[in-house]
Amino acid sequence: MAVTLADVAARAGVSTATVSRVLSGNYPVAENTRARVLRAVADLEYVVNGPASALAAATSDLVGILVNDIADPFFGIIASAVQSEMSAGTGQHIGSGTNPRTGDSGTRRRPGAGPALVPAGEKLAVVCNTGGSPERELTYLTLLQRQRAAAVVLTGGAVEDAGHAAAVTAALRRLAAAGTRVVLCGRPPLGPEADARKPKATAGPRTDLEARILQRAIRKVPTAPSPITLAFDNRGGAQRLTEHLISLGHRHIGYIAGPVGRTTTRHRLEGHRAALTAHDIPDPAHRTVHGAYDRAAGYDAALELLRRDPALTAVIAANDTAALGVCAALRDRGLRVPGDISVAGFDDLPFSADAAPALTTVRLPLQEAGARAGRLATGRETPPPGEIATLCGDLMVRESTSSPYS
Amino acid sequence: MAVTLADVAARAGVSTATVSRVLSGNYPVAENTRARVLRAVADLEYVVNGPASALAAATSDLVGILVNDIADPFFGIIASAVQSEMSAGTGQHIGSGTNPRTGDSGTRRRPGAGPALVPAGEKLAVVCNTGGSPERELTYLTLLQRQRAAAVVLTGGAVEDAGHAAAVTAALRRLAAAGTRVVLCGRPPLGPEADARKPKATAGPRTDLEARILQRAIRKVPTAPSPITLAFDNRGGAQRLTEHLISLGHRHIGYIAGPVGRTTTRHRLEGHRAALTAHDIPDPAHRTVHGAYDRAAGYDAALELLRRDPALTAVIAANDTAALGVCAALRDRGLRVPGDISVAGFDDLPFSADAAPALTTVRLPLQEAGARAGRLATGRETPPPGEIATLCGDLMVRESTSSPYS
DNA sequence: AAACGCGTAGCAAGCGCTTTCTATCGCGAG
DNA sequence: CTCGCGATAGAAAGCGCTTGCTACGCGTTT
Repeated sequence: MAVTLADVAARAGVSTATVSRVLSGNYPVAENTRARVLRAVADLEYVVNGPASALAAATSDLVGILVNDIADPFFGIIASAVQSEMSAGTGQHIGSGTNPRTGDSGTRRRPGAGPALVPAGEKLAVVCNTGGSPERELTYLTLLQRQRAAAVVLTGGAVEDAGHAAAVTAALRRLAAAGTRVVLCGRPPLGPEADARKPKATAGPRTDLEARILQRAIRKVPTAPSPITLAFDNRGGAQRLTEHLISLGHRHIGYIAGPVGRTTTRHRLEGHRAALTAHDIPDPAHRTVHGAYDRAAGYDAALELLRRDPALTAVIAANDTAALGVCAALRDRGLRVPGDISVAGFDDLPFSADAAPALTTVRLPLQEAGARAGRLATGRETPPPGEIATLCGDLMVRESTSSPYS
Repeated sequence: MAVTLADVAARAGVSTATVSRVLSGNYPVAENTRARVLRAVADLEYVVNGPASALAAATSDLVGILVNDIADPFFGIIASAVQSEMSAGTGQHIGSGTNPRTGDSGTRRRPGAGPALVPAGEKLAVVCNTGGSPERELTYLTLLQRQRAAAVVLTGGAVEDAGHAAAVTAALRRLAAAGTRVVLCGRPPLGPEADARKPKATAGPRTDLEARILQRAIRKVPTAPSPITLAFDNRGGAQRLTEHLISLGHRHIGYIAGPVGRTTTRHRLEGHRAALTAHDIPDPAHRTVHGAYDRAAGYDAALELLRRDPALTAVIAANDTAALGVCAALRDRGLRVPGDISVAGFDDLPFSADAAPALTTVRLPLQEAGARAGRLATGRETPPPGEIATLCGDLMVRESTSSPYS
């Protein structure tokens, strides 16, 4: 039914090997042979059979991007940056081959010229939405391994649960062992592998001897490339943000943390507390509330904070979206921002700059991180030393924060 | 290097055929054989080789979802609804088989029990971000065809360009011919295929005879299943929205249309104009401005409209996001909403209900559409009669609109 | 003039799975 | 006691592509 390589070969009067080589462009083919083949391909509207070629070549052009919430621009920006890097390819075109003779770079893509003209080697970058669910995360990881994905990019904070962390680590190790490049983008580095190596291991090693053996075994694995990590400096960003408020004179700062049990939430909270501690400002538990990363959560949390401590002069939200909810809540309460209460967000999503008032926040290099992750995933950029890079956030001071005395 | 079926078979002391059957669960296997196989699978951390199985079975579990803007919640909501329907599967579990004897439905997924426990037949729903670019849309379509995707869901408005429309139609036809289910979700039905059949055809038929022959050829194709379409009634929704404003007494209504050359933009604009015409309200061109679907565009467009016609009493935005930008602009200009000017959006995204003031808008059944598209894509729901269903929007009257006289 | 190298193209052996067809076993029916 | 049938399991033939190796034709080199 479907058109196969053999059909194309027959029509062009060559062998399947030749057609294959024309399409993958990794072997010299005479110019007019190539032309005949390409004509046949176009005439028959031939499209490579991905599974077959993946099987034979033991490679695939699928790249998976896992995100926690597909509707959140935070992930959208990262994902789309990753995707852009995919198509940026190597500038290779069909049939350009390695033929050192013809300076000609082969047939270029003519618009509407047919289906096969997507350059060989073009990656299929796809995003998988875990919705923040650990199970779905694992399911996707397995599904991607099943597809023998070329690379997997995990974005955003991780769930902090020993069992899940171990499962993810194991899944990533398997993926890496299968030759899939793994990149963590905006996600903290994996913990030590330890006993995550064999999910079956009933428990950790019971004796020192066992432990040492295990340790050695781990070290021995030659290609245990710990995934490349591009982490955000959430802790530092939060700390600088809080320090900014402190420097303005705020002492009663409400903090709306993200969902519990996520690394991002913990890190930002730690940074916030570090700043308070450094300035000898007490931080009673009632000034911290947890909530989701959405506007409604910010709205509700702001009301709750106000109820708990009417003396609040500033509120820091888990992210910009929640911060907007906070502003809405305050407005509804008749409070002015920043006149009565200062508000700050995190991430610096596009809308933050042009909200009313423009949000003070911490700008995370989402675009840059995504782009680097994309290049790392395609092997087009060399990994940072130690396989880990930390991207810092910039404090963006805008109109939503001011001195509490004014 | 990688673990193969044969390895598992060897360890379980059975043939590869048996392992395959246990994993796909479509053939009776004795209970203890099955158990042995599953143990071996778990011990070896075996994960099916997707490409190989796709090749052999001539099926794939990849489902592509094309969206125009991954960062826009409009698409996020649809995409995540589609994805949810994928995992909802058939309730089939590994090894449940068709064995009519054991009522037992086989091994269930134990948390952390290993990688292979993703049920066979589970689809890998992935979203592809076209960024609104026609080329990327086509590239993705080809890439998905290459992967022999089980289904493809196209979401959101289409670009209105004859050439591109023809190319997409051709691509979808090829996809359908290859057995991929195609679903249009929130996208208008394809135009007539006409001369899109052969991209190579230099031009349309030049004589009546030719035309008739072509026509017949088209009709003859037996399995030319026009893609299943779930369209939104953008025209009707816009019309009702405008009528709502008219009924409140507005006569000078500014309209911020979406990007030019998109079906969604045109349909909504048509509905708006139909309402005006029906009420004999003139619609000078200067009251319509085009812009992107984002907040900044709404902000700028609002200012532009105000400049062009200070007598405006209401503004309708291309969507809710833009409407928020409009509100911000008006606020910055010192105008109250809806006191001085009414504002309305479109889509009813989650944040709209809790904006300040809550936005009057047209609620599109995004979730429902996505879910249906998902079921349609997996063949779990029977297509609507005529392969087309139109989903209507509900007018949500909230606080951002009021009578201009108040 | 024979040997060699280079540029091309074809042969054919898989890649790891699915599935049809066949073989085997146990057992009640004839 | 033998035949047939239902329930299982295995053998083996592909699925469509990639690629190492071989083959061939020519222009060079010794």
